[in-house]
Amino acid sequence: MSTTLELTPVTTAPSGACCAPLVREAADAETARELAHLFKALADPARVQLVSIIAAHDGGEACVCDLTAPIGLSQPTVSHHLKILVEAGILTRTQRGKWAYYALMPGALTRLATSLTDAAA
Amino acid sequence: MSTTLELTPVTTAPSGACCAPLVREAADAETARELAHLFKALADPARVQLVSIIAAHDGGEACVCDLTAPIGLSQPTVSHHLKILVEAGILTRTQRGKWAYYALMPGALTRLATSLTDAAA
DNA sequence: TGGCGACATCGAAGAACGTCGATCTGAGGA
DNA sequence: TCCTCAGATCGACGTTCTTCGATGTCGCCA
Repeated sequence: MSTTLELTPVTTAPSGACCAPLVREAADAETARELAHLFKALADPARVQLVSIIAAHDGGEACVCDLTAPIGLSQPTVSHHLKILVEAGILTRTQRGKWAYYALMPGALTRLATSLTDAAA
Repeated sequence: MSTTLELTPVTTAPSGACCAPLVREAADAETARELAHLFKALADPARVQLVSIIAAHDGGEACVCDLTAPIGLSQPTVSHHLKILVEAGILTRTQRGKWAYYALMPGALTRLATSLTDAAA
């Protein structure tokens, strides 16, 4: 996924009389959609906690049984949140025997952070 | 707002028989709530585009009349999204004469990016 | 092979969100 | 003073999200 905020100049010149005549559209609609999808995956306290706990966990991975108790939600709900994070490319899922281990997708959060600092620059 | 992912060790030791006995809770519930609130502010394509356009605009600020056209949404909807971004501390609003100018809150996105890289470390 | 334990999936209920048209407010100009 | 224009607020509607209990699936162990 190449979701960096590239500055693509667009010549959208509406008949605006107030401010600047030209609008440089920083992120096109498709890029914005992808970025928003990533942010939406982190837009829930439970999912932020999940990511944090997994990141701080020994070996950088954790199984669901480690996650339900500190979050304080039911097992189906935690599974649901984990699925969202995996589908967003933030976590990875590995089945080992009876248990499913979740870990951070390497570079995913860093890449998202880069998008933010690019926009702020 | 001090929403950095500090690693606060918590002795939540459930009777887990599968993996690690102790869970280091990285982000406590309150920090997770604050971070999720920030991410939720960016969890919509329209708001990501608004931030991008404002950041790329001349002078780093733009009035609403510059924003409705490229976003393709009605003026009340754009106002609504801008309000969410201001309340999240991502944008600032300045009334100058007849027009309202929106700009990036300095350091807001950078601080959010730091939270992400902290979690990934 | 039968049972158990870990986890995913399903379906439903309630809350939250995004969007719009209509309307209100407040500043500038004639 | 009255009109116009930029923008905010209001009320409503449809969609999406969060959460749960119930149930399904799959691997392990006796």
